[in-house]
Amino acid sequence: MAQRPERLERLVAQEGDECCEADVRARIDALEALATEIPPEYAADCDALGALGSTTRYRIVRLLAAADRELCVCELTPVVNVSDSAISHALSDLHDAGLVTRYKDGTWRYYESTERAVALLDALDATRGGKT
Amino acid sequence: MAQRPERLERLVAQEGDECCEADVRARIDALEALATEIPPEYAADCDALGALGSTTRYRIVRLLAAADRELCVCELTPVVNVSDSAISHALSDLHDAGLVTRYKDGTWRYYESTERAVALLDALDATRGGKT
DNA sequence: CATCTATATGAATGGATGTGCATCTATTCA
DNA sequence: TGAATAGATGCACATCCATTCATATAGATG
Repeated sequence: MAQRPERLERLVAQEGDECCEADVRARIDALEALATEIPPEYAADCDALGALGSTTRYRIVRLLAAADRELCVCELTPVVNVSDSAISHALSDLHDAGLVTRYKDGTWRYYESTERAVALLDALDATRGGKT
Repeated sequence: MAQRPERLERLVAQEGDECCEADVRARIDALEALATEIPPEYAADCDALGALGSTTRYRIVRLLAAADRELCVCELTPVVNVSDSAISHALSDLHDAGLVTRYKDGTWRYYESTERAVALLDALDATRGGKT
């Protein structure tokens, strides 16, 4: 699987005073073991991160999380300054990414932020301005 | 600031049996108050989320976080299957987004995941498969 | 100084993404 | 049933993004 270990060979050789083929092999194995820790649902993770990483969608989720209750689309429209269509698209994307839930009440449609969305926002809030 | 409150007016009117101008006004004020809770560093937040939301960068950060130590670029190259240049660009983006730190040792360059990066990954891990 | 090597950087390109417009669906109400 | 309304959806367009290739920089080594 490992593709271009030449540089890594030199690094390993440089680290330990002694070095042999086995050391390089062991290092590569260790790195590949790390790769197996990447969760299989990584695509869903990236979708969630990417969805929240756009200003409009971030703003919407912030509002929903701050409200701590479901909000109607018509409550978001006056505060988020893009077209109704853009908001609808954004909400649809957020729903697909698992960051909001929705339900219908007559012609009104209500949205609420999910635990996952709140957890991500909390992580950001908790690490603001940190350097490490 | 609120832009098209017509729909919201009707919603408020429909909710309470009685409704007056003041009710609508109060509702809009409450929504705008929510908007003020959006942190001023929201652009940095979106940068971090967007940076982590791409497969290549997500994989790199996962590896760094799982390693729980600094990794040399030449240790990432064999496991992440894109060109050296792409990895370098990715690491640069991650650094700009505050998700990795780096330092130089001779010609080798080492990267490590930041608390912010780990916090985001933890948030994802903690909420996997959740519906709300 | 010349050369080699690890990584960074700039330019180019194909593909994804966000938005608005127009249109469509579903629901209410008369 | 017909009109009105909340919201969703397809399309078009402009912009952004991820990757690669070619080249540059910086440190090591002779």
